[in-house]
Amino acid sequence: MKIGQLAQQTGTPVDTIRYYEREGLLPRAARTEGNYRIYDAVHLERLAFIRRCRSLDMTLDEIRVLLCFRDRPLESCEDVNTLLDAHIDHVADRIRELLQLEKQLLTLRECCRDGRQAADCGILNELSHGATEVAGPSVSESHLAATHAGGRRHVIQRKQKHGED
Amino acid sequence: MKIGQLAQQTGTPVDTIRYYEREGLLPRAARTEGNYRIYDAVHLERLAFIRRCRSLDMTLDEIRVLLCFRDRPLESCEDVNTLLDAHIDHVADRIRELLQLEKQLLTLRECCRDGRQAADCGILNELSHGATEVAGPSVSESHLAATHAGGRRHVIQRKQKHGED
DNA sequence: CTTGACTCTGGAGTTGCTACAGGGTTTCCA
DNA sequence: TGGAAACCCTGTAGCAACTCCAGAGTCAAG
Repeated sequence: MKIGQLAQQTGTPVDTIRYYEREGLLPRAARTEGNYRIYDAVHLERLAFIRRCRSLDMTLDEIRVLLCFRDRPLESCEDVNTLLDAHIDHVADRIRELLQLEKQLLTLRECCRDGRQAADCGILNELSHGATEVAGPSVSESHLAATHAGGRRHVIQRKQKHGED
Repeated sequence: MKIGQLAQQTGTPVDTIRYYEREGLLPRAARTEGNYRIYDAVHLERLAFIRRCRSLDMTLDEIRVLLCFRDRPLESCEDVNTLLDAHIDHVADRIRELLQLEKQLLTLRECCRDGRQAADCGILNELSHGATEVAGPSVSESHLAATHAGGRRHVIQRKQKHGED
């Protein structure tokens, strides 16, 4: 089948499939005379696997590792368990952070119930003189990601680091 | 004061301060003879404000709006409230998603309690033939971001979209 | 006068895509 | 047979919020 069909069958955008190929998650597809990629059931399975992992919010690097195990069925799968445990920890950490964050935001929101002048806005004042810590090793330290992103549908990711010494 | 001191006092990396200037969140700093940036208390306050907002996981665009209100103290702050409410919704949505995700991951983890050969690994098999839906409008739809990111310390963000029709 | 700490600019890299532009191929229908 | 629509190709740039680097200049101390 051609890339469009594969895309449809797995619910993956065409661009994304080509991207996975570039990234080495999918093997280079064979080509027709006219230079179109052609795929078979093996590709389809592999892509479905990848997508299932992505829907569980794994990174491409994590998925690479899992694919590696799939390709070597005789090795122990202990590391699969380890990887998954780590991933679960990340998610749990992030949940904890966000709950914390939600609490802070709700507290902040309480500062200004009714519409006033900005000068008297409890929220702006609070943010200006902050009971909320200014910087600290606050948000993350733990490998996790943020709250919202630009586009419409299906947003999943972003990153930031932060140096200190 | 110079940029290094400002950095230290606010717990912000130097590069980030310069980045905020480029982005227009901080005004262009005055310069010394030797072309070093110099800052005063006003800059410090503004940067602290920005960092407090960032620690609440707001985007730079959201912060831009808040700064705007800070700079026009006579206008109504209603929109501040609205913005914060929207932000709170984003966070709440993301929490819901992650809890859902955590449940799925724990279920998956149950599939393989002990170390076996990868061929018999319940997790790999489950991911291969998935009770977890393959694609679907699963993860987000709602403006939010993901679970973990590459670097060491202080990770905050990432993004992804997903086209369908 | 040298060393080292600090600063400058500009550009590339991060993640996982998405969205073109500018072209070629296939297929269908009149 | 011919022409348009629908599909495919490559390559490049963009997103968010930084981070990191190279190559250079500045400044204070010894």
